[in-house]
Amino acid sequence: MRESEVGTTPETEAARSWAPVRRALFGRDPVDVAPRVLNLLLVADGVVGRIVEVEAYAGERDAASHAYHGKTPRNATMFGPPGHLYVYFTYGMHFCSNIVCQEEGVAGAVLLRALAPVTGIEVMRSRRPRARRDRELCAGPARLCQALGIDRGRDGADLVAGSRGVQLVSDGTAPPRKPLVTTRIGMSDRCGAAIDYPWRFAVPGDENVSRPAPRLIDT
DNA sequence: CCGCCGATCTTT
DNA sequence: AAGATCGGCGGG
Repeated sequence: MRESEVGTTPETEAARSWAPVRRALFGRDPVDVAPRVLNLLLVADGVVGRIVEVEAYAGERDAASHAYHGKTPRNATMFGPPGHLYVYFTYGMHFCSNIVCQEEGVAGAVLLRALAPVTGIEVMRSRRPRARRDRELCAGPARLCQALGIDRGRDGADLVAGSRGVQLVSDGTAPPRKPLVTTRIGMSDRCGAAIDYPWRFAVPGDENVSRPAPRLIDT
């Protein structure tokens, strides 16, 4: 499937049509947005994955967020309009991607932590030759960027309108009623109380979720 | 499956 | 100086 086919009528009932998402979905608190983007599809130049794990980062009120110390050249996209892609470079070799939330001027984002491969699996394999199993193709924030070919060049792209080959769409699958909820991955002491915020959300039982829960909330 | 370690370079 | 990570290696 290609991006140009977004919204076209499916030929079979199994292939449901893809609908754009409303920007209003993102124009609010990332903690509310995060569980609602589960099961949406991320398209990048025709390669497609279903979002199965995310984390919320609440900007200037969240010590774990890149925006905690205010706006900088690196995190500027997080302060921009909602529904755009914030891509950052880390550890000297990896890219990670987020959906920008909140109204323009207020920082907030949902980190994409894992996808279930849907379309273009051969392309994903060629981009990630180290992956032994398909479940390793998109299980991790940097891995999914590699598999979908997402790098700094897509920072700021509009995921709602679809720009620079990337778009978020829905195939009608609702988010899980009871998402898996845990604390976030990769927090250090520097984050203080934010270490314990239950802001990681995942589709229960999905094999592509990046790691087991460090700590389970609710269930 | 789990834990440890090194890679690699931008950002503050 | 540390980082919203990953892959390889060794052990259970």
